Amino acid sequence: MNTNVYNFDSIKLDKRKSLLAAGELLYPYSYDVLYQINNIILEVEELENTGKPINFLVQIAGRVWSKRKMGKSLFLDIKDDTNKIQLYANKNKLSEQEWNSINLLDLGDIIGIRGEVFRTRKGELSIRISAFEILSKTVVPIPIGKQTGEKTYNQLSDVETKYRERYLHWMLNSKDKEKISLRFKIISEIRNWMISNDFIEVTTPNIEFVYGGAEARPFKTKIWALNNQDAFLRISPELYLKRFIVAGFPKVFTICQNYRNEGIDYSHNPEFTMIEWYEAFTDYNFQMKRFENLISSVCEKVHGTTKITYQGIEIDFTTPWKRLTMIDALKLYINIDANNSDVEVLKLELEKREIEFQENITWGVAVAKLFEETCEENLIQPTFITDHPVEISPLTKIKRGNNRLVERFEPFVCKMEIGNAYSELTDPVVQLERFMQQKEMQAFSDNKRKNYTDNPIDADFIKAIGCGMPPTGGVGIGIDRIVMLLTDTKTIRDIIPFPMVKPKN
RNA sequence: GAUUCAAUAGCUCAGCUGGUAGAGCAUUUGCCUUUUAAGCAAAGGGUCCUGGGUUCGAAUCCCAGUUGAAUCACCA
Repeated sequence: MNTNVYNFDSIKLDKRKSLLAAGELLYPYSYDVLYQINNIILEVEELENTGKPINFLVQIAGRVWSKRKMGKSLFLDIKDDTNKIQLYANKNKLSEQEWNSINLLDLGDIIGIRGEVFRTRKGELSIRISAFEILSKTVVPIPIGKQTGEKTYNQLSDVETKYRERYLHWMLNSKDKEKISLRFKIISEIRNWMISNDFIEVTTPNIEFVYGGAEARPFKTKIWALNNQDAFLRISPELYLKRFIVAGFPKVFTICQNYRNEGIDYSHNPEFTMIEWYEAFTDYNFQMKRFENLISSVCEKVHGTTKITYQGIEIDFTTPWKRLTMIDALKLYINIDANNSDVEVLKLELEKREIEFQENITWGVAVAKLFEETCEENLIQPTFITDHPVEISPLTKIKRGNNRLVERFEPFVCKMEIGNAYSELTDPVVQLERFMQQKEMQAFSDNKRKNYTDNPIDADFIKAIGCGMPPTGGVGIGIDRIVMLLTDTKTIRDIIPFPMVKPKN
């Protein structure tokens, strides 16, 4: 057996063999864990505070974190998911087999032990082993660091391992392990909040024949059972969630992966997590309140306060958040009155700032470009940017009183766009027109985008809203970015459990 | 996709203008008499990322590739 690719270590394999030969199970079926290390520490504290003896019996399990042999004594540190504690083994107190086995332990091995709590002469809280069992023998070397005073040796710090071998990284780096737990806690809190507000959780297909609801390059696949018909991974759940609304589910949400075949960087991963919800009979003004309430309440649940620090900047999620129309943002940050400027004036402003654009650019696209390039960087505290140009928002109702704009908002925090929401377009005839315009624009768009698959209009979706869709407010949130903010994390890869890495070889 | 930087022992790293491949930790063996000492001694361990080139001689210089990181581009 060539075990090179698996990193099996021949010495450890030999140890495994001798332990099995000695009758150790090495990979048993279960173990009764009666204490967590933290509980032992708490109990000792309590007993010592009341002046009582601390010699109680415990049974715990964990990984060997350090091993120090001294003649007929052996000291081990083991670590469970709560803490670390020292174990003391003495040759005379154990059977020969137990003593031999314990000497064959490697750092990283998982053991279960029974014994009495005591303090050594130096005062270190320890457990005197009276029985032990190997629960898993490692055959791969675990790079557990060693500390001598200030110095730490041997600590795994290779970034590649960090992302490729997450099990090792989390095992050895409790801060990042904590971060990932927090991610899932945040998602649970979001889900709880939705459910407590009477939304029902639904799912939409991961594999679709027509993709839509966003503009992005999709992942393509083929369906074997249907004559290898082309299919795509979902880029957005929007068009399916709206079918629920049409059908008479007034409050629906989904927490799902979206897949976009685009660049990978500190804030983008090809698959990412979103929550998207739709609520019948509401508009975007109502949804702004939902949004800020959700985020500030989740923040309070996980941090106990609505104020956080992100990369050294204090962020205040306390409601209500600032609201600023895109037009007002341009006025505020670069003093341009876009409302009273025609596209030629805006082109000059773009040129002045060396922002590239296409000759046939429209007023709305110019407004959006100017905003992106000049205003986003100013949006540090939670701010709703509202009322986008209609050209860039094909699924949104026209702004009441201004038919160049739509009723849409994007919340920004720390220059990051963390969501997107609309008064959803519910007129099927207008929706069809917008889709057609969108297709035309795509045909014109730059060749960088050329390799987008030519995607047909989702006719069934048009039919669905043709069957009558109530006025609806809809919101999408990039959960990964929320998690980045709430865990003070700079790159998305740190808070995605298994971020995309190029395969080896 | 572009640019810059990086890859050396299981892990973390050093290795100068090209001249026998190094350290600490981990590992193995020995020592260690019994609530510590995160000890002590010795040993084993290398395709210096891969492939070419220059050279008497390459971990080191050059070219190409692989993988990673940062920045940028793309991601309405």
